[in-house]
Amino acid sequence: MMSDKIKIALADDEELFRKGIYFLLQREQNFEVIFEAANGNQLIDFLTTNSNRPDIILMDLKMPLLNGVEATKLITQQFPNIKIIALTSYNTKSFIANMIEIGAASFLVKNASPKEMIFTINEVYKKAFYYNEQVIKILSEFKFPIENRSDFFEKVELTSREREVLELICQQFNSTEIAEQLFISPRTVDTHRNSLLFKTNSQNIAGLVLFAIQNKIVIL
Amino acid sequence: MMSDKIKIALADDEELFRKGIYFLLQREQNFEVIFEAANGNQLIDFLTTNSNRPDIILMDLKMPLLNGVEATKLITQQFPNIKIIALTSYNTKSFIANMIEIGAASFLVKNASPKEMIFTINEVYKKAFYYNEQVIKILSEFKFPIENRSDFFEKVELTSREREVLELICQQFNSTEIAEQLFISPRTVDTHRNSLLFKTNSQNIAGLVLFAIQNKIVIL
DNA sequence: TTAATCCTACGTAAAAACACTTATTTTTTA
DNA sequence: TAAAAAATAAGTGTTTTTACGTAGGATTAA
Repeated sequence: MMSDKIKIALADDEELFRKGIYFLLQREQNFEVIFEAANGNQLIDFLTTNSNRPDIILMDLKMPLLNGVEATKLITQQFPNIKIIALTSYNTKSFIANMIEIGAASFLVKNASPKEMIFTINEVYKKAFYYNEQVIKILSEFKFPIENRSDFFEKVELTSREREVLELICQQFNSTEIAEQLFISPRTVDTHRNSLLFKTNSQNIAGLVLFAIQNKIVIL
Repeated sequence: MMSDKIKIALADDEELFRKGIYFLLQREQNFEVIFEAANGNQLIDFLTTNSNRPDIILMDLKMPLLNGVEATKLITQQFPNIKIIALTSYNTKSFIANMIEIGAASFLVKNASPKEMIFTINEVYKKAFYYNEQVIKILSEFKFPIENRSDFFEKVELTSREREVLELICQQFNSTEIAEQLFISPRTVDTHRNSLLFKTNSQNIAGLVLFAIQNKIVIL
């Protein structure tokens, strides 16, 4: 006879965090942690080579080699029965949009309480998914709940003009100054900036600068 | 008769992480966790109002309100007997230089093993400090261990409030959102942002983001 | 040729950023 | 302990950004 415990896998690159969660989960009678992974690759390897599969995966989004977003995409496709709860430090709109799109069953910020984590796991096991109030609130703020996301991690293709404008934005020029340098109208610069905001899923120029640095469009 | 256990305080804003560490430490016979703080202020409050003081503090560097660096500065001045072990996600040179300069007794990356954590705590309790091989290796790479930091960037002293605002700006929050999180008026947030612009010699928030990244106030 | 993409540009309105000033509280220091 | 300095907080006014829509011309590919 098989165990009727909820089988859980953990994926997080921080061993201290992982072990900590492990002991928190271990205290619950109906939970059984069957695997720990330090990155997405380890997790995928386990799932493909092992017949004892988890019901639920607690997945950190930031991991080396294969991050949580990519791993979630793969797993939801190949193992649709496994439910994934995403773990992040920050509850940003773009993250949430992303994770829901690629099929995460729920969402936990790392400063959630252990009680909340355990509740979420039980809810996700019982139902198809569980979103807490905070997430629902953020979701309700979307104008276009599904369409309005472009992946934070996914490659974003910029046109050459957009790239030029982005570089100048990172040099702290405003629209008028950029327009002078590129010999175009400030309105056109605005248009390009707006495209950049949309494409990179940024809220403002702070987001554009971060994107530019992360994508090595500007080098520090 | 007093306990001869090692008294430990935890400071980390992520409750899940904190609780996890708590259970890891609790399994050790000679450890006793006497306090948990979600930010530096809570920790300082505890130390100043309570006579039962920890021997060792496990301190996350990234915390809201009062971060680990600032808290460490205060505590090493006011309570020189308390030894601080800094926790970070990344082992960068400037962090290590910083933490040693302000008096951290040791250093743990969050993907250390529980075994390593426990070993470090015991070492720090027995001796004045403990630096693992990784940290020593990084230290040995300094040409001028103390002086060689931040020669390129002029030293800009930010207040803790300014630092908080800057961190939130880098997370793409606007003044209203930042105000809500810090429980102050949006106008006050504007004031802090203006101080930041002046102090960092920036033209706009693009410049602030660049400054924050270059000075490791935010980490990519 | 039609479709698609890109660059260009404008209008309106709202939101946010930014500049400047003032006031209160806290900390330093003389 | 009083004065000075620094930090924090907040109001007023101007400029810039941002949202959203529209649209013509150039280039390229199906």
